[in-house]
Amino acid sequence: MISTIDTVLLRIAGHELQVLLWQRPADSRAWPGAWALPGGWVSEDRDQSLEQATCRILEQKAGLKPDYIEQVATIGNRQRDPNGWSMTVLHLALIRFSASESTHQDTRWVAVDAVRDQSLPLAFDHAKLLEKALERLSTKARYSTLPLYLAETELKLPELQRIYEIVLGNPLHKRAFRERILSAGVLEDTGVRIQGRGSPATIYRYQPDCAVRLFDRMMQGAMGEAIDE
Amino acid sequence: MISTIDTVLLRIAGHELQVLLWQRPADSRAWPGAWALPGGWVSEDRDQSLEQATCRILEQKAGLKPDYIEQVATIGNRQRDPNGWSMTVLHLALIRFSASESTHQDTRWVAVDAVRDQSLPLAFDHAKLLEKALERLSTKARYSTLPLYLAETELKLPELQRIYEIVLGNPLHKRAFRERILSAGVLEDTGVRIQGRGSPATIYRYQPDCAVRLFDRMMQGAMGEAIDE
DNA sequence: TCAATAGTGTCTCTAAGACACTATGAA
DNA sequence: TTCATAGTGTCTTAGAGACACTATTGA
Repeated sequence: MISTIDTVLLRIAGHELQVLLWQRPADSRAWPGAWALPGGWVSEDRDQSLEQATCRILEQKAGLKPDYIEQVATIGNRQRDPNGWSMTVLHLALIRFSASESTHQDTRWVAVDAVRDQSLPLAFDHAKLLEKALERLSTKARYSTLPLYLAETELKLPELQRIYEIVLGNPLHKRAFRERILSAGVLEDTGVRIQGRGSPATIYRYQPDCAVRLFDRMMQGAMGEAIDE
Repeated sequence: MISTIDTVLLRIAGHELQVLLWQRPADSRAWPGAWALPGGWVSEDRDQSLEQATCRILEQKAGLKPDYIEQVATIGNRQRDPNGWSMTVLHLALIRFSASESTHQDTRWVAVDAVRDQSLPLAFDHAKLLEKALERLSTKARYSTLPLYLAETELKLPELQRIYEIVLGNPLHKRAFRERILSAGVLEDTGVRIQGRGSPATIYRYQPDCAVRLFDRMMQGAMGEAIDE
């Protein structure tokens, strides 16, 4: 059976988490004209590996190179595609706003909430796939520096905290947040201070190719909850 | 391209973590007679979903029904199979010793260490796949009740602690371990006390279909380490 | 008798959570 | 002047780690 790759590519725009969608051609057999996650088939000729295929497809569909890509799950069953058995390897990808403009006419950044409240229906089971990827992101945000890839490479700590809060969906304690992030050792003080309303804000920098760092405790939210997975 | 499913099925026997292996037929084109992870092709006719296919293949290859199954990753590239591009959905499965006897002649339980020190080479990239699944297990053992599925449904706490220690590869503090596990609320006191050498041991029970419970802190080991994933 | 065993008491340490506080400059 | 902002001080609390201790019984 033929396998595809689908990617949930996310960015932060303003105070909103957005997902990159791709519009299916008007003459598609299934879901013509519908919005969908950018995806495609693995090519035995052109692709060396799944990882490389994921990058190729994103480059092709949207002309974008994410700052972070991770496999979420592989979903395969008889129901998800009207044409019968189909299988897709789902990925979560993150990109910072300043690198996220796509020149492709058939792509669009859409607020994640617009898909969640079903004001924008997606093709196939892509709404479910989006949900899975978002759950992965918010789970990891509770114990890692993963959301850092949504931030610009030079940033103020309160900015990063806002990104975490958008991803987690709840406010965080400033004191604990600062402590955590700084102790992770991924942020370097640039020495620059910016005067806004309050005390001068410290500008930090991270390396775009830095590894995700894990904490030994979860942040906030309900703990010890039962999960299915 | 055709996709397969491979499963790392684990059990605890004595003080050893063991993996179920399956011997490839002597007339296979690739790796004849070699030991491999139990796996097989997804069947568009017989299978409804990947999950169901995973169970079918395990049932067929070994006649076993694991107490727990989880997807680990999907690996696909040009190198892993001498016949060219191939892709496999890797699973981690756990089974308690008392339910782990396989009647199939071409399967064998093998100490994980025997594969790790390369005294038993595996077919294809299966040694790497095993490593990936083991890493998932030991990571989750640090913050969840996952290893419980390796224990009998009625158990003493020191027994469970030994299982955790085998999985993690290092000793744990008795006090902290008891506190953690009991506070998770998955173990029910049967009321039975067994007299051994020391004080009477409390026998606890868990429901084999219970959900994995997560803790809000990691147990032991190096924290805040960089990871690639 | 002695060593292995199951279990408890209790102290320390770390990091999260909570809240108050200062300093600053834009509206 | 007022208020939004960046940042610090410090107290409390929960749970992990460390260690000592009891009680019991098989070898």
